[in-house]
Amino acid sequence: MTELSNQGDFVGSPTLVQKPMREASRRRAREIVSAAAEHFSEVGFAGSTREIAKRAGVTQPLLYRYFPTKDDLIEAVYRTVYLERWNQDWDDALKDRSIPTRQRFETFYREYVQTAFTPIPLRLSYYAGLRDADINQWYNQLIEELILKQLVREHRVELGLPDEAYVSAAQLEPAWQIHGGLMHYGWRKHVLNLRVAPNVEQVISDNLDMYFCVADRIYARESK
Amino acid sequence: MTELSNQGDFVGSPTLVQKPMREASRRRAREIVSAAAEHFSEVGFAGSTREIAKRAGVTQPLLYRYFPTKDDLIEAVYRTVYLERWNQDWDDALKDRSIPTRQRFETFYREYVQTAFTPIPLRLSYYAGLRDADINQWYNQLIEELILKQLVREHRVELGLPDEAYVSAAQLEPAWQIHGGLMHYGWRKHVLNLRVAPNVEQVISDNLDMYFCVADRIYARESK
DNA sequence: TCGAAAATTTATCGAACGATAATATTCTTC
DNA sequence: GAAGAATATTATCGTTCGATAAATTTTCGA
Repeated sequence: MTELSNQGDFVGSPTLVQKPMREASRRRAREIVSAAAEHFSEVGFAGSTREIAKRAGVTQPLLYRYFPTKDDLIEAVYRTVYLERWNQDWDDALKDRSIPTRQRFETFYREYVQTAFTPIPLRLSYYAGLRDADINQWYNQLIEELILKQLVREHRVELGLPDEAYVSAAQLEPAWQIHGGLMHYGWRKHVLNLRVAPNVEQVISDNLDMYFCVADRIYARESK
Repeated sequence: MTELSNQGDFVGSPTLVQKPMREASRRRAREIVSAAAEHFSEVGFAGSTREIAKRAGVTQPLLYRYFPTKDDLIEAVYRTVYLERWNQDWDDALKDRSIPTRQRFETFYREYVQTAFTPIPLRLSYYAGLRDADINQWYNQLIEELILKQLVREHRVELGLPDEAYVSAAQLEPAWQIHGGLMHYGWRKHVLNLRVAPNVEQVISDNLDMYFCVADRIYARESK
């Protein structure tokens, strides 16, 4: 019997654990996911389970005790890379109206680019988007809700405009341009290895300058 | 004898053709490259030669008569997708000082996004960047030279600043933000299938607004 | 400390892949 | 219209891949 298919689950969120799994196992599972993330980030999700096992210092069939299929391993990589990178403190920080919107988002992005726009998560994001639009669609909707719509809403309030939750796709676009521009900065720096402007913080600052320069005109475009 | 390895070359730029190749062969070669581009754009360059042959309506071993190895086929895809997409007219149009810089680049980008930021070339660009940084590095340096540095130089002249060829990485960054933001718009629209602002031309216009809003301050930063 | 359970390894299977050789078909030219 | 070159197909090889079964080693509670 090889009915161990539920054991892959303990890597992610705390689902029900049938047998009291050993601590060493949890550690090994994390090592495998880490090795997989590293390898997948280099060659894509077509990367071989043998290479992952080699990097994790185990044999290839052992992977299948922790993850029933390769897709399950990929899903575990998704989880660790996507979910665990979001700092819960950011939620509150972006809502703290004692600090000007501009400064709030500048501080946020300085931390965010150092977390999400580093080589491994960045390359994985692009590979994931190309491979499976669904998961990335879900993730980007999260970015929209947590960061970009927040930026629009907070800035509108600061300008004395009515405080409403709805943000249209057109109104959101300039914020996406800022975010997309920064992501593309990471793309050029960490994926293409191009020479980029050396000072990331300056780039963030200039990007936000660009945004706040045209934002009010965008808000006025649709009164809804 | 299977020493036909030089025959793959006739697909690309006009290298010396040893035997007077038949027209039907050229057409078939293009069909294969087209099928390859389509398939690679969907699943990446790990896509199988058998699927490509199927799409081109030929048998798989025939591909190896036209392209000695799979890498040669990939290279042919690179060439058709990257090189053939640049419209020579754009070179002149971007230098035409009888038209304001702003309008010049707005017109250009309206055409450019319809050519380069469509699903197949866009997805291939991302796959190519992830797979082989070198070719993409070369291509992006072309974009820098032909579009972005041109934008900076022309705008500087229009502002009455000295007409010099050199543009530092830091001075180029805002232009990259515009370009990267638009590319990310295509990424969200054509790869992730996200709901984006419906009016591309409005996005282009807003992006250029953002650029021209902060550009002069960037130019003043380094007098060189 | 002993024995069962858990963890890990060795060996291997079938499928898919890039590539090659041998054979068959089509086209061109005299 | 026949000969030869060019084009295309059938059959197949060796490798790599995800996955499974069986045997072995390690771990830990009674």
